[in-house]
Amino acid sequence: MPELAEVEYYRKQWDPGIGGEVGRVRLHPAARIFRDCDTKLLERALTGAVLEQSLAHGKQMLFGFSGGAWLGVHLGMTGKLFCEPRPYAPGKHDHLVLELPEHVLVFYDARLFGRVRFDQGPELPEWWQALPPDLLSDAFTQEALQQFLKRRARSPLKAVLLMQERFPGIGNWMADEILWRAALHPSTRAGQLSAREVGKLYATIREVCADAMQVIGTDWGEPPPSWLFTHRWEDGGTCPKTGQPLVRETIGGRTTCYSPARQKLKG
DNA sequence: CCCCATGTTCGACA
DNA sequence: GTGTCGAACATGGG
Repeated sequence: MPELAEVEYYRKQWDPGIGGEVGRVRLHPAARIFRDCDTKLLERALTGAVLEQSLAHGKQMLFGFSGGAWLGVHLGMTGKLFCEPRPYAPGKHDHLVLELPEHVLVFYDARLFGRVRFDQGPELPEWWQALPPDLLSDAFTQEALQQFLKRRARSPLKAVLLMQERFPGIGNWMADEILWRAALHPSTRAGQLSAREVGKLYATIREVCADAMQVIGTDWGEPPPSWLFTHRWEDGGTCPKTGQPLVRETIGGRTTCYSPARQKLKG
């Protein structure tokens, strides 16, 4: 479920716990989400620590605790974060539960594709510092986009947009939304774009990120019917721009929704 | 029972 | 070495 804006939404779900001291950590050490994590160390270090801040970057989140303890969270396909008043009885898929004086902070993940990391130190963890530039920042330039498309020249645009090393936060629905708004066929090879099309793609990436953050990232509002988003899973869905049928097919290994009347394949 | 799923990684192969 | 593609991961829902 979670892409850029959904991740930002989930990050804020733990906000009520900021300033609270962790009384107890409950976790399932064998759960796959802890595959890269020393759970003994995490438990020891977080018990008694105070949640101070949270950050989101693409699909990654980082929670900072007193004493230089950092909890990294990736939600995978089905992960979510939520906050409940105490007392709270953890459910089957609540794999990490932090008990604070007034709240419990929960990481739920049925499918276990999510991931927890734990680091200690005064600075932000190295892996966090090494994340690629945020798509809404000045550091993500049209030049960088151009270079990346060139390097992935033979891959379909759909597959390229899903590469987190350059497009942190973009997932399946955002990639489809971007290509639809930019009127580019998802199967177009990345190296085939004209300079004009690269410019259009760049502007559209930023536009969709900004729109998603505003509508979904704030309070998980319902996207308007003018977006592809609201039609992509409807059977017999119709393109809001052309009135023509939408289609779904597998492109770049993922189910892709697009509007053939609007998004034409060149040559 | 069958198919599908808003994600990432790993191994096979060109 | 580089780049692409499909399978695998684990579980639930339609």
